[in-house]
Amino acid sequence: MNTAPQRKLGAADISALIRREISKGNLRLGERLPPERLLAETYGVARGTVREALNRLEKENYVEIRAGSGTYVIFNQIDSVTSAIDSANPLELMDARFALEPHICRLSVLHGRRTDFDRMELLCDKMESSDGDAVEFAESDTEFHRALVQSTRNGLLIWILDQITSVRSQDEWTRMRQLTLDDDIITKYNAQHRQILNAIRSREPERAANMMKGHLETARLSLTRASET
Amino acid sequence: MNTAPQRKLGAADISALIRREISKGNLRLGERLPPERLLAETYGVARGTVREALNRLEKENYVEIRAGSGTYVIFNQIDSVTSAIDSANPLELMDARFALEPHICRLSVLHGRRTDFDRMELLCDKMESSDGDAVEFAESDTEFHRALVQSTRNGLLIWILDQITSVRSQDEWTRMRQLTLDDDIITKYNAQHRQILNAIRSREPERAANMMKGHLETARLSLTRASET
DNA sequence: CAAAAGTCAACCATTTTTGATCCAATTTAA
DNA sequence: TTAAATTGGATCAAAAATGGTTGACTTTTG
Repeated sequence: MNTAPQRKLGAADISALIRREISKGNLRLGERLPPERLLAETYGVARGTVREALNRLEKENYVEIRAGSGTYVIFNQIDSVTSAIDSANPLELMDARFALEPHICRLSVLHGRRTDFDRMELLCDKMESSDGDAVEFAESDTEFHRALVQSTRNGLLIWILDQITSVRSQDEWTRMRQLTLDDDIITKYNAQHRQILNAIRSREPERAANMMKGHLETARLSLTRASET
Repeated sequence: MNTAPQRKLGAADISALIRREISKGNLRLGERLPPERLLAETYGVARGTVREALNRLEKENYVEIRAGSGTYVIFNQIDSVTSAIDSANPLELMDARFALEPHICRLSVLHGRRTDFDRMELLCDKMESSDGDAVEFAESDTEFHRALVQSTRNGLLIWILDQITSVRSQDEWTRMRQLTLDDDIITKYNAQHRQILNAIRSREPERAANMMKGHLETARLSLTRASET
């Protein structure tokens, strides 16, 4: 829902943007926001809209508006979640996945049920029929890995993987992702997903974990190759 | 190559996609969704379908539709996040640590520096001199594992482990922890911490990972034993 | 085939945004 | 200290944006 092409921004959108600037730490406690007239210009919006947005933020206790002086940030709590996650780079992410997903395969063998594996099978079908559409493939791929962790029935692991996925869904990332996804890679991934699923279905934890390690190694290779070009 | 046989998206798919955006945090509480006409365009679907999807989301209390204004998120993901963490049980946590910490040992061998290991050595000394004081031991133990993950220089992993630690520091948990920490266990832990550190120092990733697995196995055993009594 | 679901286009009612103008409080500079 | 410049406060009618609704048509599905 980011960077919608031609969307008229409203007061709700402006306040959301400023709220995010504050929780990301770009606007810190005590700092003064640009004057309303300037904000209106930069967001391409009328001053009245900016005023409405700022009034909402004041009601939420994010800012304090002082007539004749300016609008000041009074919200203290920077969002440690987003700031820690935003600054993660692709290789850090790969290392985290290397830690988590092979063991998740083992746990899936222990706790997974038939319906979980059927769902993963469906997603494999979907990926194989995506036929070169990188976007569709990427979505199903994400869903596959999510279905995998869900089959462990471990709420903590599911939550952790969701957080990691939210990193991957950011703009810069998806662009880099599209770069690496040529037809050869997709074919390779499809085969690997099947191997992982089969190993889990036949209840072989170590083989499943090893297949996953191979899969992640492939992903890491295509990532480093893409970042070198 | 054939043109992609893109399966046409239905109302159920659209609502699922938007629900996903919300739970991923791309759409936060109070923010406004793009207008129906734009959503229809971006998903390549008729406006009626989008309306159907949005109506479902409204029935599920994910969004609120306001005529003439827009559609707004009313589902607070943050709440369900913290509840997901709060409801984690000790065994779920152990599985998560089993996934993460052995690989963290490998990464520590790769990225760790002399000063990191010296700091861990200090914490080992502190634990060994805690001399039966379970509280003091537990604090140093937590610090040791944090120093370990910090030596990987991976901000994402550090953040994940911090989240997990925040689970452990809750009341019920500390109580259970004290139960399991008799003198024998502490002695065993101390030896294992040393072994892990030595394996990392001598740059043997697999041995370090295996030592960590053994350590976690010990912890799991004492945990299950405690919960049986 | 028949029912269900999706598409398209047009119009309505409500709400928001706009742009212009003037006022009031505060800050800055002469 | 005073004057000028800057900044927020407020109003209002026209314009634009947005969801609500309907009806005829097409595609998908059982």
